[in-house]
Amino acid sequence: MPHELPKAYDPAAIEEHWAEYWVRENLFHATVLDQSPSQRNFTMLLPPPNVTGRLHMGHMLNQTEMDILARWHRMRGDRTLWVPGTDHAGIATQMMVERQLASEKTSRQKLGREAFLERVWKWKEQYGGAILDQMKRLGASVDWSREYFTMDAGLSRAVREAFVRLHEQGLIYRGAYIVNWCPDCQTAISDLEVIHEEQQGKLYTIPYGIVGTTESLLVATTRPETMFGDVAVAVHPLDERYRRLQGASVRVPFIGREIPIIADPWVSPEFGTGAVKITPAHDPNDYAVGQRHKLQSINIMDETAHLNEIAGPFAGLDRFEARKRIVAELEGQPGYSVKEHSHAVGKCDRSKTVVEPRLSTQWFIKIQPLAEKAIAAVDQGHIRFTPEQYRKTYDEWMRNIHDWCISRQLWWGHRIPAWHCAACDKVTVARETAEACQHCNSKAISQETDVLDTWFSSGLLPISVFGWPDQTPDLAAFYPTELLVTGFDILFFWVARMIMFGCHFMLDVPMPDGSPRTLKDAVPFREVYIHALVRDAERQKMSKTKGNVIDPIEIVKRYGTDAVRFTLATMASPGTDIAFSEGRTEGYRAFANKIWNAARFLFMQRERLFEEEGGMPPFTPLDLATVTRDHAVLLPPDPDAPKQPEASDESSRLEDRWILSRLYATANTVNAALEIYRFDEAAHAIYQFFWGELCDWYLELVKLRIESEDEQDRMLSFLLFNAVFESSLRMLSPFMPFITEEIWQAFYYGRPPARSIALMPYPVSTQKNIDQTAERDMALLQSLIVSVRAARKDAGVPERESVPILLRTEDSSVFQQNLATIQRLARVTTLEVVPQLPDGFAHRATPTFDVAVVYEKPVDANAERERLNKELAKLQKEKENSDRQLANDAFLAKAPAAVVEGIRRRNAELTTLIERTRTALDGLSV
RNA sequence: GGGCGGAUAGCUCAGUUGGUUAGAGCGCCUGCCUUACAAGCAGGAUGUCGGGGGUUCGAGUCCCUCUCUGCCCACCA
Repeated sequence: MPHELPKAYDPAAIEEHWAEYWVRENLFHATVLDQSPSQRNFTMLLPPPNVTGRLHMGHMLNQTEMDILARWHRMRGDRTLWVPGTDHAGIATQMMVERQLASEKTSRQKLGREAFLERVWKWKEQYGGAILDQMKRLGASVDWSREYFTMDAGLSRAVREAFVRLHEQGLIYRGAYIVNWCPDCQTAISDLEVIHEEQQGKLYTIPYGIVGTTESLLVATTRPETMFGDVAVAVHPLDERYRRLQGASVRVPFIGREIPIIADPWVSPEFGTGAVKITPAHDPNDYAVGQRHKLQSINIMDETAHLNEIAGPFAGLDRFEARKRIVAELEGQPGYSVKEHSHAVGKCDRSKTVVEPRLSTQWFIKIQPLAEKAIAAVDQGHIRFTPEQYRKTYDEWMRNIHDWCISRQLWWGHRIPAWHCAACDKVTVARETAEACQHCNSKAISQETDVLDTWFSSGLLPISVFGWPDQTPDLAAFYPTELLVTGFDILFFWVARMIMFGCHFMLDVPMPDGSPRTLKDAVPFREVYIHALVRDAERQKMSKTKGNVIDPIEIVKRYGTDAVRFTLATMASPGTDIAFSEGRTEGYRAFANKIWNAARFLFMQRERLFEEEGGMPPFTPLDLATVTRDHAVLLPPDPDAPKQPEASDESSRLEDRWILSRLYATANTVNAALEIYRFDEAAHAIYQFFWGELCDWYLELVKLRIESEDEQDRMLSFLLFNAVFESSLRMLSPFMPFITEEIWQAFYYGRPPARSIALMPYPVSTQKNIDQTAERDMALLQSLIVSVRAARKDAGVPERESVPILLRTEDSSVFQQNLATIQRLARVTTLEVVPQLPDGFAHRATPTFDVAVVYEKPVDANAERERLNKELAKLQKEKENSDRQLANDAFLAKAPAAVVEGIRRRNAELTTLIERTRTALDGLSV
C-alpha cells in the first residue's frame, strides 16, 4: 500500500528524520574512487565557523546557498564534495574559557599554560562544534566523514610546515615594531582586526617649556598621556614660525626631561600648532620619525595599558584615567587649550577596546612576494569574483598590503615552531620539536610562547584539508576547489590569505600527471561568490546589543527549514543585503504546504484510480516513460528501459503539451540562473511554475479528466501529472530538500530507484522542447477563462452557478477544442459564437475576442460605466503614445523592424479595443 | 581623505545588452468553507521608477549633476 501523507504539512514532523537519514547513510561522501573521466568536479570548502560559534542568519544564508549549489551539482552528476569543519578561533575561544574560569574564581595564569590548554580541549570536546549539529538540522549536504578542526594533527602539521618553509624562504621575520596592541586581550592583533570608528574627541594644546627661556612651545596632541614617552618635538623644516627653534630643546611637562626640537617634512604646519610631540613607542608615525632621526623609543605602558614608572606622578594609572588627571593639572596653564576634534579611533574587533599602538617584538610575514602572485592569479583570470566589483576591492587591498603580524600573545592556538637559545640568544625554527640550538648546539632552549594568528591556519585550509604537505590522492583529485561562497566581511581575513598561501605553496606541487603546476592550477578556488549580509526586517544590522538578532533555529522551528531556506534563496539577489522578513517566510511555508497538498491529491487519485483498475501498478520511472517517451530529460536515465510506442503530438491535449513545455522552460530558467548564482531567479521560476501553472491550472484540468468516461485519457492525464510532479520535486529538491525527500520517498514507496532524491538526476532541457504553439494557445484559453470569471463577478453570478457565454472572435477553434476546460474552469454551460455581442450583459473585450456572460441579473450600469471609462482612458493614453511613435519618421527609420511591427500591431488592437469599449458604453446608456 | 553600492507599489525586493502595456511576494479591498490545500480559491485597487539636466526615434535602464542613504578602505598628531 502506498505510504500515507498526513493531512497537515508539519515540517517539524518530517525534517529531523531526513536530516538524520542523510548523515547516517553518508550520502554526501565523495572519494577519489568516484572519479570517472567524464565527470566534472565540484568542490567547496565550508567557511569554518568558530568552534565556539552559534548559528546565525549569515551562516544560514551561506549554507543555504552552498547547499543549493552542492545538491544541484550532485544531481547533475558532478563529483560533488563539500568539506565541513570548524576553526579553533584563538582569541574567541580563549576568552570564552577564561570567562568560565573567572566564574570559578580562578584564571588561566593560576592554572598555567598546560592545564589551561587541557581545559580548553575539554571544553571543545564538550561544547565545541554545536554549530555543526545545527548545520545538520539545516540539511547541509556536506561530507561529514571529512570534518576537520583547524588544530587537528594533520592541519597542525601543515601549519608548522608552512611556517618553516616561509621562514626558510626569508619570508618570515621577527622584530620589534609598532603593532596594534589590545590591552584587554593582551595580545598584538593585525591591522585587519582593528576597526576604525569616527569619534568626537579632543585636541589638546600643551605648552612645553623651551630650555633656557621662559617661553613655551605649544604642541597639539589628542593623546596627552603619552607625553612621558616623548623623545622630541617635530616641526616642518620650512615652517617660519619655528625656524629659530630648530635645534633647541623643550622639557616634557611634569617630568622635565629635555627633548630636542627636530625638523621633519612629515609634519604638516596647518594641523594644530604645527609642532608635534614624537612618541616612537606609542605611535606608528612617530616611530617612523624616530627611526629617521635615530631617536630612542621609550615605552611608558605595560600590557594592560597602565602607565609605568616613567610617567612619574601618573605611574600606575590606566591610560584614560591618566589623561583625565593630566588634563586637569594642565587646566589654567598659560597656552593650554582644548578644542573638539573628530578623528578615527582604532578599536579591537573582538573586545571593542581602544587599540594601543605599542612597540613590541613580534613575528611578521613579508607579504609582498605572496601578494604579487595573488594579484597575478586574479589579474590573469584564474580566479573570478561574483559580484565582479569585489575583484577591484580585492585588488586595491592586495596592492596596498602591509606585512602581516602573525604572532599572538595567547595560549590557545598553533604555537610558533621556534626555539630561543639562552646561550647564544639566537632562534631555531624547526618542523619537529627542537632538542638543541641550531647555532650553538646548546640544550638551553625554550619554545616561543606566542601562537599564530588564527587566520594563518584557516588560510591554509584549501591545501591542508587535502593532506598537504603530502602529495595525497585527495590533493591531486580535489585541488583546486571550484567555488568559495562567503561574506565580504572575511574577504581580506580569509579569502585573500587563502589565495596568497594557495598560490605560494601549490606552485611547488606538481600536477597529478607530473607536469609542473602553473598559477592557473595553484589557485585555491576558481570562483568566489560573495553573498550579502542578512539584516532584520527594518534593514538594521543584527547585533546582540540591539537585541534584533534572529535565531535561525527558532525560525526554523516555527516555519520549517525548507521555508526559511526558500526565503533566503528568493531574497538572495547579488549586491543587495537581505532584509529578512518573517512575512516572506510565512509565504514560503504556504508554498511548502501547497506542494504537500498537491502530493496528497496525487496519492489520493492514485489510490482511487487503481482501486478501480483492480490493484496498484508499480510506480517506477519506467511506467512514467509510457507517457513521456519523448522527454527522457524528465526521468532518471534507465538505459534498459524498452522503447515505448510514440503517441503523436496531434493526439496530445493542449494542456499536456503546455505543461510539459512550461516544465522544460522552467528547468531551463532554473539551470541558467543557478549557473550565475541567481538563486532568486531560480527560486521564483520554480515557485511560479509549481503554484501558478501546475497547481492553479494543470491540476484543475487533471481533476476534470480523472472524472471523465474516457479510461485511456483518465490514465494518461494521471500519469502525466505524476511525471511532471515528480520532475518538479527533483527540480525543487536543492531548495527544499526535506519536503521533497519526504514526498518523493512516499511516491516511490517500497522501491525507490535511489536512496534519496538527492541522488537523482536534475531536470534539464533545451530550447527545442519549448512548444510555442501550445503556450500561445493555452495563454489564449487562460485569457478567456479569466475574462469570463471577471465578467461573472460584474454580473453577480453566484460562485457555484454555471452560465452560458457568448463569444465574438475571428477564430474560435482553440475554444471549441477545449470547451470542457472552459466549462469547468469558468463555470460555463454553453459557448455560442456570435457575430456581435448583444448589449446588456456583463462582458470583457480583448484584442482577439469579446465575451459576455448570459445572466439575467442586469449589471450595475453605473459601476460598469465607471469601469469602462477608466479602461477607455487607459487605452486612449496608450493609443496616443503609439500614434505619436508611428507618426515619427525618425522612429520608423531607425527602430528595428520587429519593434515597429509590434507597435503597429498593438496600435491596431488598441483601435479595436477602444471602439468596442465605446460601443459598450453606448450600449449602457440606452 | 579615497573607493564602492543603493533610492522602483503601503512594506521587502526583481527588472538581463536602452524597445511594445514596469513585475513578484507580503499587505489591502470584494466574493467564495468548490472533498489536495482557508497556510486555500476567484476577482480587484495601488507607481511623476529620489530631484534636475543631457544623449537618443525611444531612458527605470546610458552620461552629468544634486539630495538622501548604506558600506569598505585609510598612520596625519
